[in-house]
Amino acid sequence: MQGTEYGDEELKNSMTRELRERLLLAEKEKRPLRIYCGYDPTSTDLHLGHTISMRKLRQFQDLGHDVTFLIGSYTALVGDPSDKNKARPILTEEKVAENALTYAEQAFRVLDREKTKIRYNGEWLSKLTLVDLIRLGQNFTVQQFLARENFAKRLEKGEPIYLHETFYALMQGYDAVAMETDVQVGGSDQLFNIIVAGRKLQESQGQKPLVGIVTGILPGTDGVQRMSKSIGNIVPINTGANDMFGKLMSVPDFAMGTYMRLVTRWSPQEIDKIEKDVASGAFHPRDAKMKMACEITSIFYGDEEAVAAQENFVKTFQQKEIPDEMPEFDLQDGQTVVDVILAAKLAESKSKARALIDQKGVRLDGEVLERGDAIFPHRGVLQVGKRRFLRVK
RNA sequence: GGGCAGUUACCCAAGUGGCCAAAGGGGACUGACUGUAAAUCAGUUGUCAGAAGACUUCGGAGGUUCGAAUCCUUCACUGCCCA
Repeated sequence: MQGTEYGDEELKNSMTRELRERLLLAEKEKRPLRIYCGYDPTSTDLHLGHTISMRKLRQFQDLGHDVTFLIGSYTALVGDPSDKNKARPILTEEKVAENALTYAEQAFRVLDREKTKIRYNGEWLSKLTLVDLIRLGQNFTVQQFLARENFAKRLEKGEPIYLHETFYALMQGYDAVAMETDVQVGGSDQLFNIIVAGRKLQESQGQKPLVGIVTGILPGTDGVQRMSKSIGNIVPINTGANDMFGKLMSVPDFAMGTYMRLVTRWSPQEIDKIEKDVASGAFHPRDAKMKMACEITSIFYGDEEAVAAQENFVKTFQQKEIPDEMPEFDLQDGQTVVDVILAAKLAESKSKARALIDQKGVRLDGEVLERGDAIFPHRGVLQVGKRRFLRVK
């Protein structure tokens, strides 16, 4: 139950109790618990936020339970309205299938490849008939949906709430039924889908209602809003150790506690100690954040790469040296500074590239370049802004 | 199905015939400061052009006008009220 976030003590207590009972029951029946968490393939990148529930799954897995990584191939067609003030754009089936492929592969950075079942909820959702859907719908009232904060807000603001969005909870609930789930893991934004929809539908089908493990929500690199691709504040898993380390360092100090609790392997005691030392001034917050960034990076890339990433970071940003690794670019004859910036995708238009130059944001081997229309002076390391480097050859 | 209101740049939002590439806020980006940050301060934020300037943009299409984000017609979408 560590790192969970029910927002309600009673719910947490009852879930803790039910989990205990369920474990005993499984032991008596000599079977592992069936655990799952669903992930909608809405983009190609899994990010740190996804890994919280994945690591919970991993814990169960290591204890010998039966873990399913469920890819929401069908639910993604609807789009989860949870914690959204707008309806999601509907993805095409092709796009969903494409994203689903990359998901599974990335998931194994956390999950045990040998012990994980990968399933797609299209497997059963595609077979439901209209009558089936009607029967599922009979378990819920419109009021239950309207009571949800995100729908209530939209209603109040006069924004559309589409009927199909209400299907999402039914579909996810039916996943639990189809897999005869014992335990479902998900973020606290999934509370309704898990605790209300899943349990209720299971009961209506004569199954024992699942135990929900509800985890906290990780804020993105801005430290405030939930990590989400559409907000653009994600730390992707498949990003490389250096980039992951750098992105983690850009997380504001006030979010460190949440990050440490949700994504490091540290115990609550260790985390408390770090926080106490930082508060008392014994531990520099920058160094605490580096330690955190190193820890998280090593979860995905191993200690060696994480340490290298840290060294690289210190060199680049603390000592303002040039990083060892950077993209390369072959200089063509006659290219101007603006041409190079544009061709290397360091700016999206010539106007933007010029603005960067005007703002003294472009350097070549440490020298500020003043003229964007001039022929690129010579080979060297081009720096755009603080973070972006390009080796021009 | 009927009535009313609305659709403006990444988002929110002002603008209701020329002074509009379009106020303000948020976000993003750059610089200074720093701990890499955050906060703060300054700047940039349609495209092209060195610049003067030119071009494209205000849901879509068409029209009126010397001139339209602004007026008219029509289509699409959204909300509210009524059925």
